[in-house]
Amino acid sequence: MQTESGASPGSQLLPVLSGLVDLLRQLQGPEQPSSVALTVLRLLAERGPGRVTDLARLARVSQPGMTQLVGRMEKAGLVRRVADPGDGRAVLVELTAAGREQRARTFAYHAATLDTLFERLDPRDSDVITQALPALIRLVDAGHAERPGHSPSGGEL
Amino acid sequence: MQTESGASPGSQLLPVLSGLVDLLRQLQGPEQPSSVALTVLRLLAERGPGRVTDLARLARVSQPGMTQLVGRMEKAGLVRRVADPGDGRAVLVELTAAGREQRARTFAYHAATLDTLFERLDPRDSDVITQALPALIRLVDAGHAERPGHSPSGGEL
DNA sequence: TATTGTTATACTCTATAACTATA
DNA sequence: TATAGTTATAGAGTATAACAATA
Repeated sequence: MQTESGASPGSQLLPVLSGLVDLLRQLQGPEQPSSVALTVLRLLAERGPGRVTDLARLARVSQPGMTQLVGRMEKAGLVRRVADPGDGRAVLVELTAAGREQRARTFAYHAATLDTLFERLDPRDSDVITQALPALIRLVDAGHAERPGHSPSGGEL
Repeated sequence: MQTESGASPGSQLLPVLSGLVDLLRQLQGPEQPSSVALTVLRLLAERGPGRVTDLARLARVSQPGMTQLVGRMEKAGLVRRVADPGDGRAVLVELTAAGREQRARTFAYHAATLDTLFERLDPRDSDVITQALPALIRLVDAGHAERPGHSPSGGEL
């Protein structure tokens, strides 16, 4: 794998990102939640209960698609729906204990897999990557800022 | 978005990766090839013609799944099947001109999207990320090395 | 009227099992 | 026998359109 050094930052980062995505594709683990389901588990764990509409927007799927996914996750015991006290139209989706546990197990499994890769790396490479993480986080946040009506550190979910 | 500084490298990188994956999910572009199809385009562009079996392994899908995907891509005019001169059982999949062009367009679109994010970033952050790319590439290669029977810089595809 | 959510329906994608052909 | 690929079939996942209920 190689990148051209004279190219734009985006075109240099892209193949690396593609490689990392492929890498994550193999990190399925025992329970195999889908990519979007994993995102929902993460959003609910990080931000607390949220509306179907907000989850759909943040996970970049349609509203009916999110309704259906929440239905499957509810059936699997990972989330529950509760009425929104302030808005009779809305539903709040929240993690169950089982959902929180599955999220923790999957996170731990993926992190452990990545750790085995880091062990094979020159410690200087590990350091360079670790030092770049805050900048990468800000890059991701810059992507969030692109979406109108969404504040990066979130209040609406 | 935030990570704990005392945690393992893997558990620090993981949420960042998740964010980047979410970011890529939005980068669909006009032609919307699926994630696996995009991987196949990339593999064929980077490595040249390859067998169905090898593509299936590298893209982490089943062999019949890859047969079906190649069939759809062939129908769309993106790839063609040619007989493997050295092995009567095998088929070599190769990009058509149209496939190469779509791959280039998608790559350019994604890279441009990432570039707009970099423009919003502090130049120091951009530099730190750029400097970490070679280390990240080696991390991805470490993931490839995990697969028995596959040499990172590839000869069999 | 606009918004939240669901239901109905169809399509894409992918997997497992069974099969054919070649090594 | 083992390997490369395909076909058959079924299931998961997701989208668009149409609908119901509340703001």
